[in-house]
Amino acid sequence: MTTRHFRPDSPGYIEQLRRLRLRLTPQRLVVLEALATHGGHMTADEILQWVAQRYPDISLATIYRILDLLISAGLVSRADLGGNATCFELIGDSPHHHLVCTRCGTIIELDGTLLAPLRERILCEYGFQVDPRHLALFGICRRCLTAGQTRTMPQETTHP
Amino acid sequence: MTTRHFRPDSPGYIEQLRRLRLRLTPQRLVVLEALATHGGHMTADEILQWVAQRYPDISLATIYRILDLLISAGLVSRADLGGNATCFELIGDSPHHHLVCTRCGTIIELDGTLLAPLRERILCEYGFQVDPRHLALFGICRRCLTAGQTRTMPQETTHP
DNA sequence: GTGAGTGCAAATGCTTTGCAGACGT
DNA sequence: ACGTCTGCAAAGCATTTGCACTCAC
Repeated sequence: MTTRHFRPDSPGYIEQLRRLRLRLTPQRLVVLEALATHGGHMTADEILQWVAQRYPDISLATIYRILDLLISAGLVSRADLGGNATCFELIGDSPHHHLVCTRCGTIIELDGTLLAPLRERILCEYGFQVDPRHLALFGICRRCLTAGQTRTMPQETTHP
Repeated sequence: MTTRHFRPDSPGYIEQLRRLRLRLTPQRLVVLEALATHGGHMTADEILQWVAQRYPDISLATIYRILDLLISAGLVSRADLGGNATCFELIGDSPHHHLVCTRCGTIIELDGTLLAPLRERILCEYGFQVDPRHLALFGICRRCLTAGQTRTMPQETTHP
């Protein structure tokens, strides 16, 4: 059980929006709720599907505008995980990165602390501050590695 | 353009194409030449601009088809460096990665060996084989770091 | 000669934008 | 009441695809 403020059931992001003087519209709240409920990364369209169940008239354009706003506010992060699907994610307490399998599309979450040494080294040697919330590593997942050992050239493959 | 025979100064990628039984069309050769001459990463449109000077009637669709082919052949790598520009690059001898500044768009090349320890660790702990040629790290470059220390929220900024 | 490769143009899919009306503060 | 936010539809942009023709082999 965590310590809460005066409103026991209001998530922290509502207070955060208030603090930034951003209007609490139902659309914004329901987008945040979608991201919070789902937990992981969602595409704009996935958010629309989820949201449409309780807020049918919401528009995809609005979703995009809200996501841009939330990213500027620092509540949401954007991640390009491959070519055709930009994903969005609520920034939570546990920073992590993504391992994207280029064969089957599986996305694995990677503990954020693993990257710390590399980040430090890049900061020292290049003066470049790597954003810990905006990273994807592409490659082949264990399953595809085992399945495709005999293969010489990358192919389109999808797991059932 | 007529059939080319073996030439002592022909780049390695021509032999590689032959080895894979892929046809050596002038379009393919000129796309490879563009990538080889330019050295770094190019967007499909940049390749078109370069190629159009000596091969005016080439189509952007063909560029994309050729790039897909070259990627499958392992001669070219694709890198999503930010949202609106997919870049392509000839795979050379010195593997490297990209540091993309989300403020000014600068792209810094990162020595490939820096990632080796992280790759090994991910392979051990997750069984995931990170593709060493397909990586971008996003963050803030030294210049923007120094220039924007007082800033609290990321903004659109472009260096001259 | 034959099948793969190409040019053209239209289609696609994701994202952004213009504008009039709606709504949170 | 004010200025912002939203819905709708249309535009934008990079990328893909269908089809007839061309060309490397």
